[in-house]
Amino acid sequence: MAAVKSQAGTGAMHSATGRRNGGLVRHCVQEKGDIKKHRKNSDLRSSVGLREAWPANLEQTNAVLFLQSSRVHLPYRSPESVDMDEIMAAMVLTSLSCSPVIQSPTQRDSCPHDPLDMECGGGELSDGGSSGYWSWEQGSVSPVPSPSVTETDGSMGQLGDEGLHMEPELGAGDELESRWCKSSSREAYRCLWPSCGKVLTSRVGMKRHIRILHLGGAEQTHREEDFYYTEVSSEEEEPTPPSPSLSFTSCSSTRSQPTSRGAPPSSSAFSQSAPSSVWQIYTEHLYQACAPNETITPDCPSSCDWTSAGLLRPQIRVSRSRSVSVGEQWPQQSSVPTRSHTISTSPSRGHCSIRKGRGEAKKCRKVYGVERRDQWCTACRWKKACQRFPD
DNA sequence: GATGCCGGGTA
DNA sequence: TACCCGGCATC
Repeated sequence: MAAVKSQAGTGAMHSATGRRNGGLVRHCVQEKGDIKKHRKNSDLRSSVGLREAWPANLEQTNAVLFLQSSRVHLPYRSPESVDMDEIMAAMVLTSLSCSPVIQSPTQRDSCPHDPLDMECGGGELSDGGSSGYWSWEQGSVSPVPSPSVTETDGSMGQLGDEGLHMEPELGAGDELESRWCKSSSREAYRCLWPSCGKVLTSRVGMKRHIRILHLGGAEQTHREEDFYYTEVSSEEEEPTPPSPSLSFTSCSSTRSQPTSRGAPPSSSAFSQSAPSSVWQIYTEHLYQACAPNETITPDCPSSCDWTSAGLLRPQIRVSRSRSVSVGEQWPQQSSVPTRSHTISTSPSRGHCSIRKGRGEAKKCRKVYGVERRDQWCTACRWKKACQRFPD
């Protein structure tokens, strides 16, 4: 511990002025520099994951589609037309890569209800009746289901799966667009059929789901299924720190962690919306918090990207919720959001300090005792909120 | 009384 | 900015 502490060094020490609110804000700003490299790495990783891992799969898929399409159409097209197809495909891909969200007119027309309006209430994308299907809470974390997982798990032939079937009615271009939409904006489609609420990551899958399960599978109902699903954007957009619905992940959550989504938050917006891993890095530096034995590094498995992080989030969450009695614990997301929440409310609280009750976690004073005060975390030594054993 | 920590002060 | 501490709330 001492070694760790010394490693942390005063050089890593950061502002810890008493004004918690301002201090935290300043932390966010100051830490931006320190975490810059971490974020850079993380962003690089994530961006690589998104731009290389997914596109790699997509490219493969698209290549397959194109090949399939070419096989089908070759007999009817001249080499020039094929080249034109390639050029057009390249142009489409280029344009799609530049536009974050592409929605077909059909989708817009078929979505009389604003997904946000529908979901903002509870944030639940799927209700209890849709158990068995993945869902997430937009209000807290956005465990975006990984299209790369669902699309490559070889379950394309199964009925009622994640909607990865090839839609015969749709052309390769449409499918291409659909896939690109999924990959770029992480869109999902929710079944609006009463008491269904199923959420699929594929439009064609949703159509099939509606057509087969709700419309009786009649082919003449083609296009009618468009009226029974809505597009739900699963953008990896983290709730803003002051958000009352924020369950964790702050300045988290990101610290959190294992939290992170959509386009990684911009540096200027580094806050709770930041990837939890980034947030963790941030909190690790709070008051020169000493590094615990257990670390959740921002480094994800090689296959980890923002999407996979979303899938892993629940697991990480569990690991983070280990008992404080262990003696050491990283600042938990729950604690940080509390602070950020305080920030958001501080302007109106006036002189009434909202002091949270004494936490159950042992603090440095209890753990090390007054006689070993030198082993306390900096915050405890300064009589600040303990950063080593946060509540 | 012990503890946690906010708010303010000091160098 | 780092550090310290009075004072208050809580246990």
